Amino acid sequence: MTRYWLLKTEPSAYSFERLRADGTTPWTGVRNFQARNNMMEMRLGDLALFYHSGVAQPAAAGICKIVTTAYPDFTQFDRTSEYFDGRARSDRPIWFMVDVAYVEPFARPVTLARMRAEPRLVGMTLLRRGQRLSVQPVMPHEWNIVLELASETSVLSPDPAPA
DNA sequence: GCCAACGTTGGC
DNA sequence: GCCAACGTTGGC
Repeated sequence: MTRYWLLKTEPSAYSFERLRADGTTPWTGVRNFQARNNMMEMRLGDLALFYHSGVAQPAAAGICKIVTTAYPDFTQFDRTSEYFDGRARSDRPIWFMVDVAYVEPFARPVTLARMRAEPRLVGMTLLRRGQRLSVQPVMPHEWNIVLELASETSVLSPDPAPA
């Protein structure tokens, strides 16, 4: 059974547009145990919301897919990486990652503000006060609601201004 | 094992 | 830039 997730990233570090260009990418750099544990729960074919944080309008930009199960994040062994972790050994890795693949963009990005305004999304992990977790589970009903918001036409979520 | 200090996240 | 939330570190 497909399960659903949310992957948070600052677009300046890695954006959904970049994933569209790359096709797939290893989700490196997760350095939080709860987020890591969530990745270790992922199965092939699970789907995820690709969420942009740290921008003026934080929003889910589209959908990506989990295309590997968890395996050791190579950046923990790379002294030149900002994600290097000297405690890790190759036979005893600490950090894991999955590969994700681009699936499709939302016709209309679903902003954090829009999700907060949706009563049926009360309780969604992303909306819980102070929740910073970068890899989160999404309940199936929450997933369906977000996709519904992504396709709606409404004065509450006008088209983004042209670039 | 406790907990204060500290660093990071991330919305606003 | 501010600051609340919260995870991690390290002294004891």
